[in-house]
Amino acid sequence: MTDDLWTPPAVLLAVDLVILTLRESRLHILLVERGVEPYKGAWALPGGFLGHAEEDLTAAAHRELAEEAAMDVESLHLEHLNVYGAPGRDPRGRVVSVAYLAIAPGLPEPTAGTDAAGARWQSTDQVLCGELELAFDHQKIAADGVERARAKLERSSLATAFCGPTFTITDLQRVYEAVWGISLDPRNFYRKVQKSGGFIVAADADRKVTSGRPARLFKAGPRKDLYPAMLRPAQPPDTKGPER
Amino acid sequence: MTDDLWTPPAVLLAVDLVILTLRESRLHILLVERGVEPYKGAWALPGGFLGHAEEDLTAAAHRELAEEAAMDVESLHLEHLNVYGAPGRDPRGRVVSVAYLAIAPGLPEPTAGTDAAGARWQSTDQVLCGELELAFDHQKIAADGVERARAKLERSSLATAFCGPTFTITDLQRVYEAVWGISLDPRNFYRKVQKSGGFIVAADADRKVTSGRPARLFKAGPRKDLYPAMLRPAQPPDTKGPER
DNA sequence: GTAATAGTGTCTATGAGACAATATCCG
DNA sequence: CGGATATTGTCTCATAGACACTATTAC
Repeated sequence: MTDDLWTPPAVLLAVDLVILTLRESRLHILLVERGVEPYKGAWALPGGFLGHAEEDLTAAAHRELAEEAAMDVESLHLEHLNVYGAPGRDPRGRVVSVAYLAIAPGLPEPTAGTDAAGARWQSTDQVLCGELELAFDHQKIAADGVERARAKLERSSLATAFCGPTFTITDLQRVYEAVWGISLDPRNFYRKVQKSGGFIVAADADRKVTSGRPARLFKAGPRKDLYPAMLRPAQPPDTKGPER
Repeated sequence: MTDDLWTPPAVLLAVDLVILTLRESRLHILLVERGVEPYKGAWALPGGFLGHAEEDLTAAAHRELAEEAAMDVESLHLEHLNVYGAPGRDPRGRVVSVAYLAIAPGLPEPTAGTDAAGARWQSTDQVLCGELELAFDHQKIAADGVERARAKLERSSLATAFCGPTFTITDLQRVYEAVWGISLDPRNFYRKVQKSGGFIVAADADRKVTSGRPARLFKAGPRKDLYPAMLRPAQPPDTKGPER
């Protein structure tokens, strides 16, 4: 620890945001186009430095979201994702960045704010496969955020938040398929969802009109932590071979 | 983001360490007795401020470990745990702390170093139940670390690291029981461990002498990520009731 | 009727856990 | 031999997934 005379060095602290939403049945991430150096013109996660020394980290995150993407979502729940502090990750000097994750449905179209040349929703596929390169180490941060989101669908009722107030079981299945990037058997999904106690409960609304048999409507149930969990199909690692 | 004229505020960055080991079949955590204010005389996690602005976070963690507990374990693998940055968590001002977790067997007895009045291994039970109070928000950090360790045993081969170069299946079972704080059926554990491909492999050493039938010896296998996983017995949440 | 989607039933394979039974050491 | 621990076997139950089948709408 430090003694009373020596003064510890201060460090530049930044926040970076992985904001995920569902658009047209595909998972999208919020990106901003950098308006200043370094990486001017490149796409990056929204984020920036702490505004003042006493600012709460999540407050800074909300402020940056409003400033850079004109997205003033007071209620957005931010979850700590990780810390990225390797020396050299930012050409301006030592910057330690705390990354936050938010996942929400129906987020508005972003517009470029101060210091940002642009802002848009981008399909996560293009980011994860490296087709679109991001500034700094933001690709790694984005990948960590998507993996966290996928894991959250397994054990929390988060998926219902992506549907309207009432939804069919097929609607819910589309959410899982979009985030996990796989397709699921509708019949098994149907029973699995219903067996997870308190996940969804019947709604008394009218049935949904479609081109086939109208589906029952449900709404989110009281339980936030799913039991049993909705586990992704296990993918056995390469047959028997050693790993690392 | 910031423009070129404005200078972002700097923040005091600290690291805190949750160091876990197994002693006498019980999980223990490394604590130091604070030698300076605030919380002088109280027990706390080892940790402290960054030494200089370019110091790597894990380097700072290792340095604090050496300084405060005279524990110079070069090879100790530190894993990021979480960030604790609430304003007011430290009476000296705004301090953002990055917590790291290390889990290792056979760590040496600590001795008090600079700035620490004492250092010792403490059973995690007394810390988790609040019997021993820690400085700052360190109880919360410690609890997060223990839970992370428990989860790691499920999907990684970490447990073998707590045994010697060769070990019996019962030895391995003791590790799981100590960290999880429960007891397991030896016969089911036996088969489960062997079915997780690459987890353990037979060693050709002599059998262990005990008061009963000598046990076969094994050594750690090549696989680091277990498949299938060694899941803890699921504890169904309170029967059917809503949650939160 | 057909097309399309919703919902149910059933079969099988697998894994977890309870626990009986056997094996192999010590004395 | 008896006591102790290791190792194997067997049974039962729960769950996941494949997939046949029925139900209900629009046209």
